[in-house]
Amino acid sequence: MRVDARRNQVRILEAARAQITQTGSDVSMEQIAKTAGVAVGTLYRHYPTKTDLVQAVLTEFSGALVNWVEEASQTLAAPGDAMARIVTLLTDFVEEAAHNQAVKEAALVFDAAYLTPELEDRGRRALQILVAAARTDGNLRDGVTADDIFLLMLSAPSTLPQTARARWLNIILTAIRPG
Amino acid sequence: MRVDARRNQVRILEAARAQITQTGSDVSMEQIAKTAGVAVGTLYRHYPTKTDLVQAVLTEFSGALVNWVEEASQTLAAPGDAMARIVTLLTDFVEEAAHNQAVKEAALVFDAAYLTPELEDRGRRALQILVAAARTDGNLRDGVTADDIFLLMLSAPSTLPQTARARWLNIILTAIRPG
DNA sequence: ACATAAACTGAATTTGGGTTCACTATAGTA
DNA sequence: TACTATAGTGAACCCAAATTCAGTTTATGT
Repeated sequence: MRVDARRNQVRILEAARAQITQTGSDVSMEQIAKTAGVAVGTLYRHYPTKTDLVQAVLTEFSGALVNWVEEASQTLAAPGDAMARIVTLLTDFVEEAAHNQAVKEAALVFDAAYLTPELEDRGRRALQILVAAARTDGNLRDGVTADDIFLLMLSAPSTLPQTARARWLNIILTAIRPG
Repeated sequence: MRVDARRNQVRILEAARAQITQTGSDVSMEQIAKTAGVAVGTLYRHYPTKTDLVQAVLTEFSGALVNWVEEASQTLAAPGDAMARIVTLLTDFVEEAAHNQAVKEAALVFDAAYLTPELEDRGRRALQILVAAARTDGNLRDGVTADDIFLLMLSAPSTLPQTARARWLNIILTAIRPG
């Protein structure tokens, strides 16, 4: 692949993410092209259809989140750290969901897979490590599973104002901290 | 207003709700008209623009939910009943959110107000009654407010499969039941 | 430097759906 | 029944945005 092609592919993906975040998934291809500094035709060279481009944005986004979780699980240092990481992840995910509400919306509008099966699997595995450690430390309520944490992350509200998001987090934490 | 006009207004609103639920908010006005058994022009007589129609569907929908909450609070009979009602409401709201996921999506796409200020207010008041009663009964965790329950209802996940929804409900209930 | 396959360009085409409006039908009234 | 304001009809209009493609440019191997 020619280097200019690779460069443009990256630029287009970035522009698409930025524009979707800012305007919503109803941005025009023209607008995305303009932001990326290329002509529309170039978008179609890399992504045969708008759906493909949106799908790519979604996968990149959820991929970043999964990486986030994996990093948290792989850099577990001090014992007793695990629960703190889980709390941090949940906190960050709510903010991320709020900041990228348009991206989540895009997943609905294009009914595209927000997570690929592969990403979902990686996310689950990483969380299992964190949850197991937190359980050993005695910092997790009995009966709370990695799947529970996972679905809380997925269902983090994206349309609530800051105050309500903080409140949501508190409720959630009450549910997963030891009784 | 002529009776045929009133009748068609109702038919159109119902058709719009049904079609949005089934196909998403990107249904064409043509399709809604067909379902309602009228011509497109009639849609525009009652709703000057598609946005207005969608807004009407949203308000009708959230209005129904608020009525639901009010009924629960007004028919409180046996003492000790309040917490059971709250649990039922939360259970029903998750299912409702899942069943009407497209309606919630419409609120995003048209960035229309899901709840009017008036409906929000009525919902809050009704919940305050239920929460106060549940607190008196000692069936609610300390610190849990009517606003908490309200935001949980609003942020009930709509895209998760049945199993995950049940799990979500369990987590939430753990958080609001007495410690 | 040259050749050429790979990329890019952007005007033109296509498409789909929101919206209009001149005309027809009908409910309500005298 | 006759009148008329109100309501309904649906083909035609309009426009925005997705997609195409013939012509042009450029990266890269020899």
